Amino acid sequence: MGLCEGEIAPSNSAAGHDFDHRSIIQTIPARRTICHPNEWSEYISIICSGWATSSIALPDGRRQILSFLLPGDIASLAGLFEPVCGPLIEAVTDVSCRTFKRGELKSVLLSRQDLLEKMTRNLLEEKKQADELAVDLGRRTAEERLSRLILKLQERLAKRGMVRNQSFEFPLRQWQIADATGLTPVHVSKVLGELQRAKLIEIKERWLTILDLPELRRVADRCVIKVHFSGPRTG
Amino acid sequence: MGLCEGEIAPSNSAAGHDFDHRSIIQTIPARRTICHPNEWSEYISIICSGWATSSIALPDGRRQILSFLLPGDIASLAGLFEPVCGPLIEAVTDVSCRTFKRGELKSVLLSRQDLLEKMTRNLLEEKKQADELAVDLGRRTAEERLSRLILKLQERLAKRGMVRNQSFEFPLRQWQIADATGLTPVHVSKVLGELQRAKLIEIKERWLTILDLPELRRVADRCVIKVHFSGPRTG
DNA sequence: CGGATAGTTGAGTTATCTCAAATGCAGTGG
DNA sequence: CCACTGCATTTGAGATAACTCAACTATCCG
Repeated sequence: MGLCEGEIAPSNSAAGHDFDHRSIIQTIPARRTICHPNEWSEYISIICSGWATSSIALPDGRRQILSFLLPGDIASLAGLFEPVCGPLIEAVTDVSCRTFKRGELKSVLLSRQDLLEKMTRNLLEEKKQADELAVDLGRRTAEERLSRLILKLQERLAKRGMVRNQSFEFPLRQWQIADATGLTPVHVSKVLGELQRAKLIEIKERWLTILDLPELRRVADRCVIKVHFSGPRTG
Repeated sequence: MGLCEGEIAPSNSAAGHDFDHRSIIQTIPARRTICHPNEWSEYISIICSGWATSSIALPDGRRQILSFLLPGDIASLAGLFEPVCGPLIEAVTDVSCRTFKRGELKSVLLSRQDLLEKMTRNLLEEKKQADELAVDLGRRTAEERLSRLILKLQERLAKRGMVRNQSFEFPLRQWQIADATGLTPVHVSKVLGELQRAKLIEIKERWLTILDLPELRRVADRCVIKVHFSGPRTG
């Protein structure tokens, strides 16, 4: 069983080997809530197909999307130890997911060192992503945030074999992009428009194509002192 | 051994029971780097006294502080499985910390189910904090961010018995506060000034006092409307 | 004393937001 | 099949939170 992003084939037989029989496949229509925050739940889900969001909503309507969940991703590892999952999980598209009983999943994990280590690495990776998000939101411009979002999605989808010719399905609404980048839908529209007019990307019929990868990367890292180097470097 | 924030007494004998003898106490002067990002290191440290920061720096000088490390905190759990710790760890004040060999710490952890679970919970808590930071940076105003930073520090210090009468030592420079809140030092100065003129807090001689906790909470959660006060105006 | 580091304050700038109107598009029901 | 309603998106104009720059003061420390 792979708990690391991209390791799990997004098919139905994906998530578990030794305890598939203890899981249920569920289907959730687009825009529906998958998991309420601070609500008691016995279950933990892994996305098998479709996109979902994990977000935190403030009482006055503001909200921040913490991550987009793609096939193979676990909806809230946080739910493993606590009966409440913390963030709000919602389906972007129609989503199918495999659902496990919390207690069972936990005991299987705790009994197998290798799985446990995988889960820990997974959690560490999530933490790293969260840290990067904080940098994006705290210190990067709208252009950078949007370019980076696109590039990251592209990478993650590529790992799953869901990108062809720099094109991939892109079901996000602009208000969702806004909530993910800490911007306003209006501003997202403007900046996305600029990126398209500059021929860096194209968005059409819910598909996104990266037209100029190197340039998009430059915009995404407006800081990079263009080092073109000839070998692997680390510092 | 307590891996959860606040569980560890901030004394020297704090961090380990069964393997204290395998650790070294280190002292780092203020402003010095404790752990370089992306640099190979055999060691993992737990803060025993003093404050430190965990941050990510962009090549062009922008930086985002991800968290302040207080006595009892682990400097980068991420370092447990990877030889590089990711963020940059720096001492704010003089810091003393207990340092373990990565491999040894890891093997002890993996061999004891209870410790492992504690560590996992700890990691989940860190993730939760990171998520909240993202909400702050993405969706909250400067006033909110600063009030919340102060309140969170107060809570964490209180758990450690380091708060008396709503007062605690506050060694942070305004540029550090700026890097933690995604703001500019100049703007931090202005907003902090307002909070003080409004008698919500007082900062003097590296000590911070919360003068009006309920009101500060309200500002931190902007659920509430502007309160009129008759003191000096702020513009 | 002189030089570095911090903090404050004011003036002007800018990135991003708010509001609003216009367009498109997709699904519904008559 | 069409009118209708509800979402999404685009675009413009004006407002504002936060930024930059710069000058001034205070503090620390050798």
